[in-house]
Amino acid sequence: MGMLLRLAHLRAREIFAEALRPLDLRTYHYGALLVLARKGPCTQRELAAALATDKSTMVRMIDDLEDRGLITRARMPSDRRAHAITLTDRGREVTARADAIAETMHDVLLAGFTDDERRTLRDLLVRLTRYDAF
Amino acid sequence: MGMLLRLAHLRAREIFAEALRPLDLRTYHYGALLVLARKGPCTQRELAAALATDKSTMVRMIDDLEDRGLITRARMPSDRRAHAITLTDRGREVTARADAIAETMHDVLLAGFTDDERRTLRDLLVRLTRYDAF
DNA sequence: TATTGTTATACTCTATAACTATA
DNA sequence: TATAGTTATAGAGTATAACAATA
Repeated sequence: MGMLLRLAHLRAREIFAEALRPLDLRTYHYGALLVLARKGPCTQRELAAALATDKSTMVRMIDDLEDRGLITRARMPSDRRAHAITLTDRGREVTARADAIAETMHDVLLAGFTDDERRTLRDLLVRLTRYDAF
Repeated sequence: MGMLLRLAHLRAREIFAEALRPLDLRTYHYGALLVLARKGPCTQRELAAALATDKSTMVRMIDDLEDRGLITRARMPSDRRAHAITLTDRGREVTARADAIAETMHDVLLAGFTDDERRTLRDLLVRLTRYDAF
């Protein structure tokens, strides 16, 4: 099982990484954009939790996305320690393009799977990971 | 899907890595032992292919396992460039102990899954990864 | 005191390229 | 010339620890 999950992750990342290259995005960048698009503005801390990564890792990712003009950092008035991370218009547009690419790559990854099988796999993985975000 | 597979892999590796620590094995060491136990002696090249990793990565892994006395490297008479990697008695014993640990961790990872669901997940992942080794 | 974010640093896993010895 | 394995090195992704600003 461990090996299977490693190989599945590897294959998925390989496929998605290659497809996202034209947008100058790594897979983890897309993950952050996805969370922001679905949940709305987040603090870095919230984003890190949603992506199961470290706050210091988050700083780099947010730096990258800010450099590309896809998100903005703004001090929150309610808590001046925290940053509200918000998608820019460009960020929303790039996310939409990445979504389309991801959908296509999804079909590559799951070629030969029926819709039923895709749902089943997804549900089982959600239960395995206990991931309920979206 | 990409995020789910990442999280699933992460969670599985975390659980297995922790459980294998008393045997002084990383998860990838166990992967190599598993292939050797199931397929019998292999060359490093064959092992690398079975584990979807690089030949240079393989050298390190084999070094580690040799240092621990779990495998032997021997020049193959038929092709003196290649090494036959063979489990030692101690290697077989440690593999058996790791198998037992893995089985337990399997139950932790898949807590709440019926046998049927476990089979289904496994089958879907085998198809996704196109992994047919065992 | 505790928490958000930042920085500097280091770790794990993996790959690339140049090499050797065989074929 | 091609391949098995080795070595040195580098990269991606991630984490740890110490810190500044704020709570």
